[in-house]
Amino acid sequence: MESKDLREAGLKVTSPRLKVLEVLDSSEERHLSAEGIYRALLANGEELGLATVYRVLTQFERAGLVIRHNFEGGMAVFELSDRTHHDHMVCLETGDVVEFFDEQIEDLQTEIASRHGYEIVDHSLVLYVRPIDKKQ
Amino acid sequence: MESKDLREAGLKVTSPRLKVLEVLDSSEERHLSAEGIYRALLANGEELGLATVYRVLTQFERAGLVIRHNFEGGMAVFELSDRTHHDHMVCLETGDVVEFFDEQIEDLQTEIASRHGYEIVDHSLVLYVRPIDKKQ
DNA sequence: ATGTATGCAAAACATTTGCACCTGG
DNA sequence: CCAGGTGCAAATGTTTTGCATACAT
Repeated sequence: MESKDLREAGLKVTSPRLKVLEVLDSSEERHLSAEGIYRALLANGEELGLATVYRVLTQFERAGLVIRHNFEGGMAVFELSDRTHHDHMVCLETGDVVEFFDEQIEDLQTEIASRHGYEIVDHSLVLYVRPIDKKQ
Repeated sequence: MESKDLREAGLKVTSPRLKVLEVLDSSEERHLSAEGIYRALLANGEELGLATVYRVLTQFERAGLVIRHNFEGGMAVFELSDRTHHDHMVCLETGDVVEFFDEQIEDLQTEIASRHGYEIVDHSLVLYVRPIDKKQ
């Protein structure tokens, strides 16, 4: 399983860590909040503290196992970083999150940064959208 | 001054509102946190509550007078929405914020959203950068 | 006058931390 | 065995809110 990923990250393979990984891996929502992960586990009869979920997620982020997003609306959401880089589109009506990737935008960003004397460390592109209403 | 903007937004012209607007207008930093605005006013000998600053900023945001950004790092920053749309680059070393605009990126975003059946309501593009280190 | 705004203190909220106890290797 | 992990409760930092008072129109 992912026990190996944990060991490689210098983290002991513990039950809370495996459980959090599993929720992230098996949930149909790819983007979950700490609270959401916590509730999913409680619902499954698992016992663990919310503080542990936060600690574990922060460690996973440092280890590169998950990516933390600060979308609008108060709380951060986390996704497994098992895919290649992509950006996000959040539907304001349904809350759906769609992932997309555009090489051209990526290149333009790098170019713009370098034109200003900077190199990109990280970037965040989020489109807040609404379904196209065909009838109006 | 901006008294008119306030009235047009359905907001009474009060001293705290004018003061907050003035700080945003005259500060050399275009992007300020609520706390930052509060401290700038205290430093000027002005008296007002932090809660009022938050309330005023939220009202200004609703009225379209300011834009709220949730850059990384806990607290929101606000900027006067007196310029045309632009995106941001935040230097992780100095905290500097650079504004930029790229027509091509804007167009690509619109196109990508529509390809997925959505229209863009709002979007946020932030590049977290670091100065290019010439010697390495 | 009267509907809004304000200040203050308290609440709310997501997240972090201190500490005593437990556990994986 | 012991460094590191966990749970709980308490602390944190930002933002919001309740309520009595003050102000703009």
